[in-house]
Amino acid sequence: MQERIQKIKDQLHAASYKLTPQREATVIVLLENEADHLSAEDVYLKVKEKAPEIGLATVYRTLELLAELKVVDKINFGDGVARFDLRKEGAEHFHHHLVCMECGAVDEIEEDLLGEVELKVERDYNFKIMDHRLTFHGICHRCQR
Amino acid sequence: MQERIQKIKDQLHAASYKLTPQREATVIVLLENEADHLSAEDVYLKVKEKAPEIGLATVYRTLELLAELKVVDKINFGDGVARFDLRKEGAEHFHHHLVCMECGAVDEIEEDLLGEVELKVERDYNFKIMDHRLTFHGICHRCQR
DNA sequence: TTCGATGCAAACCATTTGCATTAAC
DNA sequence: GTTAATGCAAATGGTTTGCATCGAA
Repeated sequence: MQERIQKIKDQLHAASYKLTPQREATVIVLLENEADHLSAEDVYLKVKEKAPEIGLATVYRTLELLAELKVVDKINFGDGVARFDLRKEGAEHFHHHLVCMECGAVDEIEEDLLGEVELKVERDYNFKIMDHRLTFHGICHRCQR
Repeated sequence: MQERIQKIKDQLHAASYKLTPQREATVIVLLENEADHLSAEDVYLKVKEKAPEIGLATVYRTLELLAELKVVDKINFGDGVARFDLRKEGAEHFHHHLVCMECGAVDEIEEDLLGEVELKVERDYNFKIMDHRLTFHGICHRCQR
């Protein structure tokens, strides 16, 4: 974990930002909840447990900053709240999501399933793809009975 | 156009809702702007041209109703506003979008590119897919110089 | 007449912003 | 010491809701 924090610190410095205690606390919460898709409010509450003096605005600003640096991805599953997802080590593509319509769980697909599809889109539509968002809505394996 | 309105009217009746003048005006605006991805506010302004007495809340309620009946799809490109997209005649899948990061244009991909990908996801992740959302972010053919 | 639908205004709630204070190099 | 970062509270803006009124079967 230390080296991931160090790496993020380097990224911040490279863009001439500092890793303040508040930012570090936010990053730690994200690392500790890597499997989840926390909203800004969720992050705020968890950060507050360790650093009670932090303000909600700071969390918003930090998350926006991290999104700008591509440390996290900001996603929106249509429920009116933005969620933040730590980008995996070295992953340059956005991962896909499986949203369960029954229990609300959000699982991730790590592998990139869109390689061929993207080639086709770039060719057929003359569109230069920089990023993608793919979400499946359905019933997760746990809810299938 | 008449028969599309009639069809929507039938869908409403089947769910025991009425096609009121306000709802009809809203549907007409959607049909007339099928290529666009209007926000609720956009729809409201256009409906107001023909039916100036309509209220914004009614437009919101109508759009929500149409989304519930799967006449329109509610989409979110991450800019804090929901957009509404008429579902094509008989299309049971959600179509894909190309969002240009330069000019903001949103183009559509009618064909379903995810057939094989979905088979793989259902098999490998044991997830029953009901719907999907796929958006590519990049540079559209018009902005490529 | 009855119940859903409408319009208006107020309420909501996630997110952003202004500003005075604080802290890092 | 200078400049960025923070915390608080107020502002913003899209969306929802309460409620009295209206309208169609």
